[in-house]
Order: sequence, then C-alpha cells, then structure tokens
Amino acid sequence: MPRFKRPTGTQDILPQEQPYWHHVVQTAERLALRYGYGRLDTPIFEETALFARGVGGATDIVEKEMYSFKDKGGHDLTLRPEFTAGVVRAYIENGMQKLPKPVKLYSIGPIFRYERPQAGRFRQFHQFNAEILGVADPLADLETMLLAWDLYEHLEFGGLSFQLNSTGCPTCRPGYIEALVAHYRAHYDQICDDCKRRLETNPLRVLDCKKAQCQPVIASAPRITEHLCDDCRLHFQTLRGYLDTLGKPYTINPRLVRGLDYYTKTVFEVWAEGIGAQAAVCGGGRYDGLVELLGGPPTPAVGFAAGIERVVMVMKAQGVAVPPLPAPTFFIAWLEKSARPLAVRLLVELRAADLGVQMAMGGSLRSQLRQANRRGARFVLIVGGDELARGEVACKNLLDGGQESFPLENLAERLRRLEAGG
RNA sequence: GUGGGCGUGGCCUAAUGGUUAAGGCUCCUGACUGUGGCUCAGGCAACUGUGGGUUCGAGUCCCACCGUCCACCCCA
Repeated sequence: MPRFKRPTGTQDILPQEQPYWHHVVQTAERLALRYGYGRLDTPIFEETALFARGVGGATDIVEKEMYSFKDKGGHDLTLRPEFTAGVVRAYIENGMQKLPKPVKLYSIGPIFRYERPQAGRFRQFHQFNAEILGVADPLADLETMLLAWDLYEHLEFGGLSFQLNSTGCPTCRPGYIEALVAHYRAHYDQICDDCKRRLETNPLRVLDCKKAQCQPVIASAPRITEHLCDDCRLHFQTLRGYLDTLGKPYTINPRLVRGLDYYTKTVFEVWAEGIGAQAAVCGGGRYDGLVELLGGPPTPAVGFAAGIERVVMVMKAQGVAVPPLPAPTFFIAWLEKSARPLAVRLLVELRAADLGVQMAMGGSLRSQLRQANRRGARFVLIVGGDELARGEVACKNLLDGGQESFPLENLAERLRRLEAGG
C-alpha cells in the first residue's frame, strides 16, 4: 500500500507550529475587534462566476490559478482564491448596505491558488482579511492601513517597509496606460520579451519587471501619480497628509501595481526582508467599483489581506518570541491496579475544578514519571497503596525534586495554589 | 507553464561500483521489583522516492516519471 502524501503546496501545521499561529491570529483578531470590525465567515467555496466577475477575467488568478469543480448537482464552484469577492457577495446578499456606515468586516481562513510552490507560496494558505465598506473618504484608507501597521507593531516586527501608490480610477487610469504604452512603444527594442507580452495583456505590470535591461525604460516611464485626475490626486494627497501627521513611515512606490482589476486609487503593500522572493506580507487597497460590479449599490470600499504563513516566516526569521500554549501542569501516576479507580476519579475531579491534568495510561512508576517529565508536567500526583491507606496522595515537584503528601480533602484548592506558584 | 538544486528509518547524516545499508537524535524497555532528568545496556524502525537501463554486481552511473526546495510568471 503506497503511503498517502499531502497534496503539493499544502502543509500540516503541527503542534509545535501552533504557538506562532495562535499568536498571530489572536493578535489580529484582538486588534480588529478593538478597531470596531465584526467577524465575517464566508464559505470556502463560492460560485465560480463570482470570482470570474469579481477578481477579473484577465487576471492570472482567474485564468490559471483557481481550484474549480462541478459538484454532484452540476453547480460550478471554486475554492476561494481571495476573500474580497466573497465578502462583498455576503455584504450584498445579507443587506449590509442597510447597516450604519462604515461597515467593517474581518475574516480569517484558508485561501486556495493553483501555483507552483516556493518560499512563502503555497496552494492552500491562510489570510487575515479586513474590509471597510461604504466610506469614500481617505480616512477609511487610513483606518485600514493603521490596522496593518498596528498588527505588525504588536507582533514586534522590525525592518518592514510600507509601500504606497495610487492606481487611479476609471477616469484617469486609461489615459495613464495610454501614455505608458506610448512610452514603451518608443523604446520597444530595449525591453524584454515578457514586457512586450505584458504590454498587450496587462500594461501596468511592466512597471514591476525585474530584468536589468528594462530598468532604464521603467525609470524614464511616466508616473501614474502625475496622471491622476483631480479626485484621485486629492484623495492621495489627503491620505499622505494623514500618514505624515501621524509620523508613519512609508515609501511612495510608483511601480506598485495590482493584478486584480477591481482596485482603484490607493494600493499598498508591506514588505519584509529575509523570507525569500515573496516578500509581501500584506497587500491591499481601495476597490470603489466592486460592490456595484457584483450587483450591489454603488459602494466605495477599501481593505487588505495579510498572509499568515509569511507572517509566521517573518517571526521565525526575526526570532520573535511567542507565548507557549497552555499545557497541563499536573500528571497523575498510579501504582497497584487497586489505585486506578482513585486515580481516575482524581483525574475527573481535578479537571472539573479547572486544573490541567493528564494521567498515565500504563507503564511502571519509573516509566510514568518519565512520561510526566517528557510531557512537561510540573507536578506528579502519585496514587499508591500507602497513600490510599492514609487517604492522601504524594505530590512530587519535577522542577526541584521535592515531594510531600496532601490529604484528599481540598486537594484541588491546594493544587491551584501550588500551580500559581504559592 | 518555464528553469535550476536535491531525494538513504519519524528527523539529521555516513557508506573508493563489491558481504547482511552504518551512526546520531527521537521513541520504547531495563539497570533502579514505589520515583523523572544524567549515565550505561538493549530494543522498535529503511524493499536507499518510483519504474526502466548499463554491469558479474547499483544507495552510488544513465534515462524517464514523481516528490521537494529555490527562482521566473504572479501574488499573501
């Protein structure tokens, strides 16, 4: 029988990894709630058409990265390749436009994209996602960015760089793309083959080409920030004004663009060093046209997603300490078979008193103590014939080796004090 | 989809083309029949990723496939 293996690009998140995950998720969730976001859980799969429409048919995600399938009822479904489309669908379907604005929603869960795995890239990965719907003012952009900032500050990250740009809107972006394409046509013999292709499919993408030969052409290319319409320019200036007032460091990156069609105005990413080529730990921006595109009322919106795997990679690369998960302090060892009923009763009673207790499932006393030690218990309660006769249990402290006897009366109370360090 | 590196017990590593694939870690047991950690002894555990080929003989050389890692593409 061949052994089963996990599918390419998926991971088992083992117990020793969980402290990192728990810390990230708990920190993100605590901050989101403090900021006034409500948690929204949407299905892991949606109608394929939702993503095709919402993410954009010309994007790589829709063209080649979706996990799509037909269920037994013949419905075309897709494992979500991002959160936003599903969140917007839920917003419309549940009538959230009737809620007081802004509507602030966060989500946490798995995301699926069929890609070749590499450092920091997986086929199933996890995102923390936050969206603000119903507010056009740059204050919403700011609020979104502040949450991202706060998250990384609470995780005690250093060396992050916040990249900011405006990608314009349907009013000004076509004009900019025209100017960009014209510039590239004028230097057509100097650019790489990939960029020649991008020029046809997704012209904005030429801006983040990494080939050396393209760098001079990029450097001399027109900048979108100089082609913004009045509305977009004012929006961008206002947002920058807020950030400057708060003293938040950021880098204006005219080459920062998005592969998803629905972005307008603000785009931002957070980059980390030391985790490989996939440095973006967080990406987001404004998408004022999406709600309407998906059949809802015209609704401005802004949001971001952070990749939890990449955040965990940064924590490890930077040696960030994470609190350990709670583990049982007490371990019950027993001797004669006659002591087992008492041991089992103790186990249940102490747990009912909210203490963390495990019990040996077998083995000699030596073996049981070894088990206790390996499992990280601090105290071992030894239940044997001698103790039984006296109505006591022995309690051995594994840290200093000391041992004393406790009567069964008020045992839970006594152990609680012991655990607290008394 | 494209390119490159790498595949030996659960993990790490060894084995000039030549017996029965070796060691360390982990795990289990015992020395210590009612006391963990340290030490010592022993034990469990691998058809060397899969399938072909070369050879008297392949973990080792060749080919293909698969997996994995890294990079491109693109993104979290």
